[in-house]
Order: sequence, then structure tokens, then C-alpha cells
Amino acid sequence: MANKVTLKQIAQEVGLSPSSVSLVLNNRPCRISEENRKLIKEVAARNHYVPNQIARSLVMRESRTLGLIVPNIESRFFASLAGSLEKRCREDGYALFITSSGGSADDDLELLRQLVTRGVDGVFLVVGDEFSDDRALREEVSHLPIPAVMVDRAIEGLECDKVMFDHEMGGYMATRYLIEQGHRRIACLVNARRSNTGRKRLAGYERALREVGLPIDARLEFESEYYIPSAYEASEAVLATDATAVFASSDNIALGLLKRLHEMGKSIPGDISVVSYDNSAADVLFEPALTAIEQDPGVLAEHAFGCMSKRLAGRGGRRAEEVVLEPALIVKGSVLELTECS
Amino acid sequence: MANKVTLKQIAQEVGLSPSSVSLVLNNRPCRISEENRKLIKEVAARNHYVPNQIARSLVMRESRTLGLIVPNIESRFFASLAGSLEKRCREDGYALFITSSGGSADDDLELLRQLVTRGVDGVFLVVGDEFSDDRALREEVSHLPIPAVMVDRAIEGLECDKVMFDHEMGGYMATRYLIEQGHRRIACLVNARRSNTGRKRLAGYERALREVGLPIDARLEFESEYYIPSAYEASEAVLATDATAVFASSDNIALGLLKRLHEMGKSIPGDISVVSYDNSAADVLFEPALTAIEQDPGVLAEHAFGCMSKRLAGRGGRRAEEVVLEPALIVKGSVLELTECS
DNA sequence: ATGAAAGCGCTAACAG
DNA sequence: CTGTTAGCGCTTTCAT
Repeated sequence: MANKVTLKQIAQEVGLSPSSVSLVLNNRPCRISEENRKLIKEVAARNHYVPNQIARSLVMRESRTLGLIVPNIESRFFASLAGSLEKRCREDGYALFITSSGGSADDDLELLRQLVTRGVDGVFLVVGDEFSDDRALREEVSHLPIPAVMVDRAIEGLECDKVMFDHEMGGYMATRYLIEQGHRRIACLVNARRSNTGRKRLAGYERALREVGLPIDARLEFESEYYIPSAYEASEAVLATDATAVFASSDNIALGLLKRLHEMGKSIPGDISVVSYDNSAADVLFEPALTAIEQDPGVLAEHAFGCMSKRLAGRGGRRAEEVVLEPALIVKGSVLELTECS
Repeated sequence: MANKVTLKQIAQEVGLSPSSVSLVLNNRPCRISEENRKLIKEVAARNHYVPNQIARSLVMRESRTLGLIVPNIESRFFASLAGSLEKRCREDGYALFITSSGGSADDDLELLRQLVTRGVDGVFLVVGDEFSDDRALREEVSHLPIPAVMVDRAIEGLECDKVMFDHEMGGYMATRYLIEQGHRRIACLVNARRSNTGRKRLAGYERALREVGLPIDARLEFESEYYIPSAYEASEAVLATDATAVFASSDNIALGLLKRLHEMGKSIPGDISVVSYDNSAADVLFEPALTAIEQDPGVLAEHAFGCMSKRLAGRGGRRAEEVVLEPALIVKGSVLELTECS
């Protein structure tokens, strides 16, 4: 293991002052002789000199590092978001500190502090628990000494930049599409109890029904957490109804439903139609591929970075910005067009 | 956006010296009066004081931060590894800087520098390209001023701690199991061209055949990259052989194969038996679940952290440590027992 | 064309 | 019980 070599040491070896070395190594406009420039660079390279960004941040008061907190890096959607965001940050010379909370507000708070303390210039926050009453997190966020951008999910009523897809619209689009294909008995499987996004998707579902005068039937609304086993459990009841179609409001929920369908030997869309929510995992496997509401993580990342960029450049407005993105309905083959009406 | 508040400011407000405040806020054993302690803590809290870890690292010469480089955070296996490792680090008070390279040696090098420069105390490296001839990366790794642990994959011949599952053994176990179940014509689908892990798994496959005197038939060995579409393509040829079983040597490879099987209306294990490699994704969906070689990312994380810990504590030996873990064969339901022999 | 000096926010002796 | 001092590695102004 080599030793850490410092600017001073390089300076000594070259026989110049640290300032000169600093100037040259940072390619600053300055009048150091071509000869010495070369020498400095050569010595630095030979010694495997790596500038101490820590020291540098301290004096420059910026680290060119951003932080990201996701509830669970093992979820495909967040992993993909993290990947996109990192790429985007790197393009602008920022490193991204990706962290994964356990999904609790406590963890979020802890990680947030960790990041701030480590001198990130800004933080992207995908909160784990939108309904947390933990005032500590809200407090922390609103007193942050650096810009924060909430991504995908938001704590309501918190003055802070936000970038997310329109979940209500997603629920609406999915349901609307099923209606247009002739479905009248449409079940939905949502996480409305514990998730704000779930509630919004449910609201969209109901709006679509209401809009065409279809009844909102509580017996067709099913609850599931964002985990496959939970959806698998709930699906039995869903499939016991007379619904001809179901709106599965998350990727994992769709997977649980699919597993149950597969097990019961039911086929899609022959026996039942399904609209899923950004379900890249299942798409790979299933034939026909699933018609779904898609939220491109790359787009989310792009806008999130945009907000952050503005703030970092001091071009952010006084008020928080709120970016709402339209999801897309991607029609594939999991919905049957019904010609007869019920 | 609140301002950053410093120790000095707190000290001023309290009317004590920065050192006293530092002592108290770090809970150091010292003789500050109970009264003043309380006062300091109260003022710090009221002002949302967050210690500047950057400044602290500079003087303490450690950041209690570790770095992780994975080729692709969007891969389930790496995401899971990252998740486990982060949890493990956090348990010991370390933050983990997760970064995702594009899979090239250039990126690895760049990220490695980024991490070192930002003062991580050590780095976990899952290299993107094991066959890179880029001497720059090897050079960099061997001149690192901090401990490095290579995880899951390794650049051969590099003196550096390594922790990984025994890929050769995995290939062997999978094939051996198929043989024991009565299979004689066993195809394999591996990434031997571009991946060292692939080569080792192939070697294990061949060893198992050789061991029982079965011929090694090049017409049963198929090449696929670690991507679903690649495996999907390759699978057509695999299924055109007279093989009764196939060893799919990675999760994505198994998924591509499954997709093709599903499309052709072939069933598992009725038409063909499959042994897969740590395939949590497909498991969720398929009935029967896939018999597979499993590499627990949590175990990998645990050992990697162990190595790192030792180095950080200065308890590492002079020579690099190499930990090789045994994968496990998890028998589920995708292999048919053949009673007649061919 | 180059160097000296100050200081970023913090900690660690040591001196009161 | 508490304050002073020095210094971590770097950048930056200002002298020379």
C-alpha cells in the first residue's frame, strides 16, 4: 500500500513552492515556465499524486459531490434511477453518493445528516415513508444548508423542489385505456394504505370510472403492499371477482398477480386483462408483454438533476419548484378488446 | 435554505472556546461543567449544527467512509450486494459511497480516483472488465494509498485482497447434480468469451462431465453475454440439440432461456431441465421455481467487509488475503429425474 | 515567473 | 474546568 503523497512533497521534490504546484496541477492560468510545468506534472505522475479533495473542499467550500437517498437500492426502479442519475451527475463533473435507507424516516434522517456532514453540495431524496409524522425529518429538510430535491415521492407540504411523475394521471390513463377497450368491471390492486403514490393512482382509477359514469365499487378495490408476496396474497380475492380486467399499480404488485395467475393456469389476456405499472422485469419474460404505465427513470433523473443544477448555480427561485412529469401508456399485448358490452 | 453553522459560531454564542464545544459535542471524556455541557448541546441543536466531517477528516486522517465500485448498479446481484454491504458498513459506523461504472476499465479507474480523492478509507472493487489489459488500472490499484478489496471478480495476478464465490465449483455442482439426476446430454450456456467467471463456470461444467466419463461435446457448449437478449438469441440453438438439460450460467442468461422456452411452449422440467445461477428474479414468477446455484450477496458482503475491517485496523497480513466462498445448490423443481439411461 | 502567508473548520496537545 | 496554539492539505491573494 503506497503512501499518500501531498502537494507539499511534490513541491519539495521539484524545488518549487506548493502554490506553483497547485496552479499547474489545476491548469490554472498562470505564468509558470513551460519547463517547470512539465517537471511538476512528471513528478506528480511518477509519485501517483492524487489531490486531497477533502482539503480542497474545505477551502473551496464545495465538493462537487451530490448525494442520493433511496428507500431500497434493490428495487429495480430505484436502482435504475440511481444509475441514470449517477451518469447524469458524472457528465457535469459531480460524483454521486448513492445511499439506501431501510425505508424508514429515521434512516432517511440519519443518511441525510451523513451526507450533509460529508459535505455533499446537494441531495436528491426519495423518501421512504411519505406519511411519517416524524417532524424531525421535515425539520431537517427545511433547515438544510444545501439544496435538496425530492424525487418520485414527496412529503406533502414541505417547501422543497420536487420532481415526480403524475401518479394520479397514471392511474387514470391505465383505467381509461381499459374502459376504451370495452371493459366495465375493472378491479384495481393498489397500495393506498401506506403510500401516497398508491393513493394517487387509486384516485386516478376512480376518476376514470367516474368520468364515464361507471360505479365505483369498493369490492373491486384491493389493497397490497409494494411487495410481491403481499400482491400474491391479495390476488386470490381479486381473481374471485367478476372483473374482466385489473389495474396493477406497481411493478411488484403486477408480479405477484402474475404469479397467482400463472399458478391458476389463467392466461393473459384471454382470461383476464392486465395493465401494469413500469414493469420491465416481467416484460422480459412474458408473452404477451404487459401493457403498462411507464415512468422512465432516465427522464426523472434528467429533471431532478436540472432542478439541482439550477439551485447550485444560484439560479433557483425563492419558491420551491415542482416538476410533474406525464407517464406514458405503453400498449403491448395484455389487454383484450371486448366487443360485447356488459 | 439555512446557513452552515460552525463550531466557532456555537462557541461564540455560548461564550466558550471552540475546543470545549468540540469536546462536548463529541462526547469526549473531559471536565466541562454539566451546566455548560447542557448549554452547548442546546445551542448546537437550536442552530441545527452539523459537524463538518470534511474538516474533521482532514485533521483526523480518516473519513469513516468506504467506497464501492460495481459495474452496473441496475443488475440485481450488484444492487443486492451494494445493499448488504451498505448495511454492514453502517453497522460499524462507516458510510458507503456506492458508485456504478459503465463496466469499462476506464470508468473503474476514474471512479477509483474519485473515491480516493474524496478521502474514503478503503474501497471495494467489483471490476467491470476482468480481461482489460489497461495497465493503468492495475498500476492504480497497486499504488493505492488505501486498502482495496476486490469482490466477486478479480483481475488475475494483482496483489490485492479478494473475496469471491468459487465459480468453477458452481459450474461443477450444477452439472454434477444434473448428472446425478440421470441426465447425459447436458448443454451449457455460458459467457466464456468475455468473462472470467464464465470461463470458470464452464471449466466446472467440463470437470463434472469428465469426472463421470461423459464426453465433452463442443456442440453442447453455447456462448452468451450476460444480457437477456443475448441469451434469448443463443437459446434457439440450444433447444435445437438433443440435450435433456441445460446449465444456464447466470441469472440473465437463465431469463433469456426461459423466455425462449415459454415462447416455444416448452415446459420445465417436462420438456427440458434447467439449473440456473442465483436467479431470484425468475423464482418469483416461475412455477416450478428454478433449481439453481446460489451466491448469497449478504455472505459476500460480510466477508468483504471482514477483509476491509482487518486492513483498516492494521491487522492485515503483508500478503493479500484471498477468500473463496462455496456457492450452494438450491434444489427446487426445474430438474426432472431421468430413470432410463441413454 | 514564483513564493509567502492566511485561512477553510476542526481536533489534539498542552498550558493555564 | 477551560483556553491557546498549532496544524491537517489545499487554494488564493498579494508581494516580490
